[in-house]
Amino acid sequence: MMHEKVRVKLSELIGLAFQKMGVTVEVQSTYKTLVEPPNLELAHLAFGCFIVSKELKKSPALVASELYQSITDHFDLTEYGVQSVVAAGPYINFKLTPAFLFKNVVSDILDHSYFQRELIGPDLAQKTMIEYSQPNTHKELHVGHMRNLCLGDALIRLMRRAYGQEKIISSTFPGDVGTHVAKCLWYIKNHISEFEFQEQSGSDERGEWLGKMYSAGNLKLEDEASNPEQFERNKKQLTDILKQLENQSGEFFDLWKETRQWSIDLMNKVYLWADVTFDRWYWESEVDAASVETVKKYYTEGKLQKSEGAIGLDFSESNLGFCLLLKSDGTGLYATKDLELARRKFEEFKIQKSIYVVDQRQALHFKQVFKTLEHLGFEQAKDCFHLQYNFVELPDGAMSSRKGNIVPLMHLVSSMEEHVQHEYLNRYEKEWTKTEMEHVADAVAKGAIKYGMLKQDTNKKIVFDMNEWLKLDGESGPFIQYSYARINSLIKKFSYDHSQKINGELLMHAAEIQMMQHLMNFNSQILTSADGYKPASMCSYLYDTAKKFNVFYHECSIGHAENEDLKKARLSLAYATGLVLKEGLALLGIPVPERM
RNA sequence: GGCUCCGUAGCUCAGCUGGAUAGAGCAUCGCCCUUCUAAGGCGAGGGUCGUUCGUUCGAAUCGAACCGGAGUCACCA
Repeated sequence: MMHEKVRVKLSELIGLAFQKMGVTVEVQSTYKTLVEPPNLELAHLAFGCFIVSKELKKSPALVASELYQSITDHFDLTEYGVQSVVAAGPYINFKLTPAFLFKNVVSDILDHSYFQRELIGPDLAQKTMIEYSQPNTHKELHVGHMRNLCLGDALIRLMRRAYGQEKIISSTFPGDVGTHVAKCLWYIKNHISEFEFQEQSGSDERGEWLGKMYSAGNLKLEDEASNPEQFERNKKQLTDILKQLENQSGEFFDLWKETRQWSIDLMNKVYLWADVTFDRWYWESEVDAASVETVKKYYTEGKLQKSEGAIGLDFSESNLGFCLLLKSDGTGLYATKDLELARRKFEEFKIQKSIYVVDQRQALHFKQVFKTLEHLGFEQAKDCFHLQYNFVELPDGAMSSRKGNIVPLMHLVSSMEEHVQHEYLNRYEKEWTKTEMEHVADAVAKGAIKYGMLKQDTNKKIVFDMNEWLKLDGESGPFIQYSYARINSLIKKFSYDHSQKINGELLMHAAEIQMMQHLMNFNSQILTSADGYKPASMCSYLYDTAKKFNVFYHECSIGHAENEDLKKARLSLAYATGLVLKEGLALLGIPVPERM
């Protein structure tokens, strides 16, 4: 959809100019072909004549020069906001008047109408569910989980803005059953005293403690596995625990209920911190039993195959191997649950599209599940998409219980906040209240973590190096937040007046033009990021915005502007930039501090 | 071996629905705080875009093959 006024106006001009030449060109294709030149000395927007040249069977440069003639012969350029037009090889280079840019970009940002423009027609937007954050209860919650959380949340926000609030549904699928739970409970029962357990149950760190118990259990079981006698005994105990959980009775079921809640409390703490909410929580325990029944039903209907005593589907012809849905002992697997879950999502929410934000190791799993859905006749299968991302590693390699290098997430957050307070905010110690210090430290830590998790493309590894991330310079969330805070203090210092009339044509400095031209692209950027599932590209855009603002800030003094009108105009441009930064960061789930 | 992802500056990465001289950050070196917050700005050095072939008027971008790295390949999640 064509939402950018400047491009629409130029597209009209080009379309009419072609018409004078006896050539019909769709406005939409012109709109899409209007590109930004390598530098603003050349043009503000350029039209490349490649596509038309193909149709006309003329060289692009010839088409360009003819189009140039048509434009200059027949049209009053000022009516289209064009300051100058030049034919440069295959390109038509347009420079726009500052007044035109100001009116169609900055003014609309200032009155917020820019942020409300419809980007995609509601008829074109599909009802979509995005599932993200699948943490396990009874396990550690660490930085690794942040990548998924930040990615999913940013995607939700971007897509809601792009396609409409009501079209996008968020869901989560925590794993509250399975062997990891059994291992944790096993360890508590065998190696933790009743006294210590009671003590922990009153602690606000009990969620984290549970994670430690899982790790300890895992290590203990690994160690004891070398002894056949112990191995058999442990295996039997674990089976007993799982049986109790399945039958929903017994001491382990009671222990599970109690400790499960501890983990959920921790998840909620993290989600509250991250400002993440889910429309629907799907529990693994909720679909577990039902998924087995569903698969059995499909099997009796003859839709599934039996192989080596197990039930599933053979996709080896499409190089996807065998999708196992029922083990030979009659129990289900991960794919079994995901199949049932997908079915429920389709029915419960009537979604047309289903996105799974899950780590890239599950690529084959999801291909199999989607293929199975297709095989079972679910139309939505073709619009199921696995958004895969690469791991988060630490400088010394992967996170592991054995290495003991797992830092609980909320501990990490606290130490980042502390660092921000002591290293950066200490200069305001006398000026600010304690509450404001904490509030800003909270925002900056969020900016550092979330931006850091999002700025890199999903299929690249992220190395989380605490010391590097704390530097907060260069391309970082805090850099952008800092730019915002400076804008905000300019606004206060020079008492920006919302109702004043601005003379946009005064903004003719290269840095000012560049700023306006860049702000123009914000909405297009939202669409690009949402369509491509790429919060990272929004990150670069905002970083670019902040950098361009810094150039403007250094080159075009507001306080020392030559006259009052110019000062007002510059101030309004700064204000508009601040609004875009704030709005853009919000789409990534990152808050802005009013000062820092 | 099959499949998936990655390979761009010393390091970490943008750019990839083909188009104007390949861009950032970090690191290194040089300038700019009596001037709107130096968490900043300006400048310098640094690249056979893994290799080869192909498609095209035009390839970092598309296709094929190969090389190098990571992940994954039925009773774990």
